[in-house]
Parts: sequence; C-alpha cells; structure tokens
Amino acid sequence: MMQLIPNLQKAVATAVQQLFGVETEWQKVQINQTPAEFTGDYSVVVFPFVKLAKKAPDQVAQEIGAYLQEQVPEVMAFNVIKGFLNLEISEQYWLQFLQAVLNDPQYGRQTPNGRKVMVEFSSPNTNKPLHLGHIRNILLGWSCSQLLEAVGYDVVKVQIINDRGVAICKSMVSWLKWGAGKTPESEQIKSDHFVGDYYVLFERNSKAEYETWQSTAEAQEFLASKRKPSQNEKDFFKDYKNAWFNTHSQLGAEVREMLLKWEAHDPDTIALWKQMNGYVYAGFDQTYADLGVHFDKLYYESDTYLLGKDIVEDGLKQNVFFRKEDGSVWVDLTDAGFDQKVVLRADGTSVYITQDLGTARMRFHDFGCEKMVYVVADEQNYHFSVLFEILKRLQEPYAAGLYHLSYGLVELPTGRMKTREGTVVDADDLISEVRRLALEGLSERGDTTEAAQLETAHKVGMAALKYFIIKVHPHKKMIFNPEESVDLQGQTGPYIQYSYVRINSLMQRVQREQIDTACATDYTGLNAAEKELLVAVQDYPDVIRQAADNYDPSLVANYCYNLAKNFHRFWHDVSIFNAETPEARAFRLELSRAIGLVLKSGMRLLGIEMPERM
RNA sequence: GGCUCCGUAGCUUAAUGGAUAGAGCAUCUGACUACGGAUCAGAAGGUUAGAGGUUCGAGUCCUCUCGGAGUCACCA
Repeated sequence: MMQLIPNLQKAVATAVQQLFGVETEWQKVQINQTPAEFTGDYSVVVFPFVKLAKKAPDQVAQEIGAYLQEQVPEVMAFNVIKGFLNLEISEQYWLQFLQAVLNDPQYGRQTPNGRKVMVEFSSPNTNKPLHLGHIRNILLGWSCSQLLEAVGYDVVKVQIINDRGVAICKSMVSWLKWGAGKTPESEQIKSDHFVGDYYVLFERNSKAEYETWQSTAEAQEFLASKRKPSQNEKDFFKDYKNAWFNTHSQLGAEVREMLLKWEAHDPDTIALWKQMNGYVYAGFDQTYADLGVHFDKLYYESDTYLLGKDIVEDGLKQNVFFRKEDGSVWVDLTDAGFDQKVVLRADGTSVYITQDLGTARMRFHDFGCEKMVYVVADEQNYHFSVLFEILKRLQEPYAAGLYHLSYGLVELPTGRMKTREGTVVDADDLISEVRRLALEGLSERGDTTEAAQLETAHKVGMAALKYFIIKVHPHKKMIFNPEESVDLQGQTGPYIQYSYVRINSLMQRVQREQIDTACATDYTGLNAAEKELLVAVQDYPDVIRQAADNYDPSLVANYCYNLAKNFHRFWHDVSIFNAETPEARAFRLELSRAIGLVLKSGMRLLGIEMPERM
C-alpha cells in the first residue's frame, strides 16, 4: 500500500533542508486535509519553517510547493493562500489507491506485532443482572480490544467476576428465607433476574427491619447520644445504616453467618452459592450474547481474594512497604501526591488493593502481557493511580504498560441511577426495547422471512443503542436519554447502516446485471465529492491508530458517521448507475464498494454489525 | 479543604495548536414516476463558563476565578 502522507512529509522535510538548509524531523511536518472551500486535497502547514527560512510565509509556501510539484509525482499542482500550501494530488494516484484498498482485505489494520495486551472489562457482581452502566463498560472494553487487535496486538479479553462477599450472601439468605424451592424455571424468569429479585427482596425487608428498629427505645438512645448537632433524625439514621446492619440487624447477622460459613467451606453453603451463581452466569451469558461480546478468560474473585500476600512480602523486603507496631503493612506514597495506604490489615488479611496487586502479578504469569488495560468507571481513578504507583515501585515488569480506561458514569435525564429508587435501567429490558422499535421500522423492501427480519431488527436496534453510547468520549459522563438512544435518524448507528445497505443494494445490482467494473481505472475527471470520499478512505488507517493510541473508540464512531454522511450526499448529488460514461459508472461503483468495506470494518471495531438490507 | 475529570447552540455532541468552531435532535422551509426518503438541501440557533498569559495562530497549552461531578475507608 502506498504511503502518500508519510511520503509528502518526508518530501517537505527534504525540501526545507535543501531550500533553507535546515534539518527538520519529517514526522513533525503537519499535513491536513484541505477544507472544502479551497482547491486542493492536502495542505502543508508551513508556518513552522517561516522563522527558519527567514522569509515571508507565502514565499516559503511557494518554494516548497514548487519543489514538491517537481519532485513528487503524486503532486500535480499547488496553490498558496494566506500562508497555507494546498496540494492537488494526481488523478492517477487516486485511481491506483482505490484499487489498492479494494485488493487489501485487511485495509486499515496493521500486521501483528507479536505483543500481548490484556483488557479487563465488565467485571460484574453476581447478585443482580447487568444494567446500563455495564453496557457502557462492555462496549468500551470490547471496542478497545478490537482497536488494539487492529493495530497488531494479540489481545486477551478478561473479566473478573465478583462472585463472593456480602452481596451474593444477601441473595442467598433471601432465597433461603422467602424463596426456597423456587427456581427460574418455576417462576418463568431469566435466571440472573431471578437472583436479582431476591437481592431486591432482601434489601426491602432489611429496610423494613431498620425502620421498625428506629422506633425502639434502644434506637432512640443511639440517636440521642450519637447524633451530630447538624443532623436531624432522618439524616442520622441514613448515615447509621451500615453500622446498624453490622451490629443490630437480624438479617445482617444471618448474612455474616452465611459469609463465615462460606469462608469455612461449609458444603451446603458452597452448594447454594454455586447454584445461585450458576443462575446468574446463565443469565449473563445470554446478555453477553445479545451484546455480541465474549471473553478469553474469566477470573473469579473467589479465587483471587486471598492473593497478594507474597507481593506484600516482596514490598517489605524492598522497603517499598513498612510495618506499623500493630502489625499492619502500609505504603507511603505522599511524595507522589497520594496518601499512606494500608496493604495488609493487622490481622494479616487482605484489603481490596492487595487483591488487585496479587491479581496483576498472577495475570502477568498467566499470559505475559506487556500491557494491561482496566476498563473501570472514573469513581475509581484514585484507586488505580495508587495501584499503578505501587506496582511501579515494586518494579513489576509490566508496570509501564498499565492503563486505566476510565469512563464517566451514565446518568439519566432525571439524574443518577439509583437502585433504591428503582431508576436503574436494566440491560435486557433496554435490548428488547431497541429490538422492538427497530422491528417496527423495517421497510417493505427489506427481508421477507420472519427470522431474517428478527435478525435485522436485532442488528439495527443494537446499532442504535451501541452507537449512542460509544460515540461519546469515554471521559465524559453521559446523559442517557432512552428516547434518543433508539432514534434511527440523524447521527445514529442505523444512519450509518443505511448507507451500507444502499451500497449493498448497488452491489447486488452489479451482480444481477453482470456489470464489469474493470474500466474504473480508465476514469478521468474526478469531481470534488469523489475526491472527498477518497481522502476520507485514505484517512481510515490513521483513525484506527489514533483511536487505539488514545483508547478512544469515539474517534472511529465519528469517523464512520462522517464517511456515511459524505456518501449519502454523494449518492444524492451524483448518478452512480446512470453515470455519464461506463468508466464513471465503474469507478463510482468501485468507490462505493470501498466505502462499504471501510464502513463495515469500522463499525465492526465498535462491535456493530451491518445488515444487508433493512 | 487536597487531588482528578468535565464545562462548546435550547438539548446531545465534534474539532493531531491551523483557514469562517462542524454535526445531530428539536423548530421552520423545500426535494422522489431517478441507484432504497431510516436520505438530501436550506433557514434559524455560538462572547467555546469568565479573566489573564504563551504563540505567527488557542475551544485545544499555562495560571487564576466560577460552576458541576468523582474521590480522599484496615468497603469493594
């Protein structure tokens, strides 16, 4: 594949060297697409050379332009406006470029580089079904994995499943007390929702127990003695809830007992735990399948929660950690702008970060990845800063390749989602809703069989949902408007799919009418719309590289939209089948085909599939 | 209070330090006996939160201020 842009950059650097006698790094030469209102395809920014050349910007641009026109065969003409050097690329180049794209099934992707990266995403708790927040996480993790793969990495996709602890014990206690004997089958309910319902039931009953307790003499005594002057009764009991659950609650006692039995490997408890988690996993599998994602390796917290002790020993030996009189182990990160942090309790048990230290090391031993990406919401920014800093100080071999892909929380127009207020948007509900709406919108020109219609509706609905979420830069918190997320018009996934469907429809006609497109290379008279599309196609590999470098799929999402938009306009303004000449027709068909390939490839990086008709 | 992230049109958002800040939604007006109208074109909508600074050039980089969010547990 020809490398036009790097060639131009190098040629400019050589020109500057020869004309003005100054060395410049060719990678730093800036070449942009020429805005539509000027003639030209690419523009060289010459301002950085003005000082070096000691000449006026226009003069510098003129000289470099003349040099390029002379030395670079692809540069057909140039013009200079207000210090910008606009280059026109030869038609011949563009025609060859188009053929090269069509002959490269991997266009835009880089060859494998033999380097391994791990991406962790999703990582749910097992006490309730997946929700909208997980969806953003999963889409980011998945498309990031695809992007890294596209730039050559060998990617290992993992999640750590938080399958132990208080949360799942609540569901277990709840089911034993109020649901024993019932199963997802008997209740005709998706199995992860079955477990989630018992969790919700537990919380409801626990709340009732707390409210009853609040009116007892004992509770009123606590209120009187522990309330801060600034608190009213309601605020006090809100803040006191956790403490109450751990000290006075009957249900709380049952949960703690369950947790202790689990830790003691009590057979009945383990069996129940496995049963409940099994329900949840079956449900998750369905949701993951609907979302079109999968993992290469699952880690379970029940296997990893005790890890990290050896790393603590190492840290003590290396004097990265220190022990206090009570026996607890700490790390002092104050010189890096963080605080002191416990890594091992006085009783020798792990804390959260200890697990993560141990898990990181275990993963490195498992796969030897030089990079590890954690897709976790930005609530945990501080945690990951600290985690990475510690691993760096321990001189773990993978420490330089750690990255926290932090993303903003998903909020509703009404504010943050809250379990207690029942405003959490369930993943499965959302998926079936977008499918339903997409099914309603299918045209009579689309599929004829019901199975095909359902499949297309799935693709279109998921495209709407996924695109709505992935187009926003990860760092930004996002407002999820359910109505807009199922929109099929405007800057949406279905809009991009529709451009692909149009192209597909052209290709089918080419097939049907046995049109020979070989004469595309004889086309002359490229118009502005065609060139704009070619420039965009040429930009694709760079977009992937940038998106991967920045762990930012939204760049690809916006690129695909722009390309689709340009194509829709092209379709509207220019006759493809009824083109002026057979060469023009062949060329436009080939150009359309290339755009279809790029769109399909780009959307695939976002986890979005293209329908053949819709 | 310390640290981190965010602030662009009524709403949702885009813009490797480059030319007149670009879209979509909503509003209004147009375009199919034409390759698929889930489309296209046009109108209207902006002091890029504010003030300084660096630069030939700043939405973008630096400083301060204001507003919002998160975090600062021997929870996970």
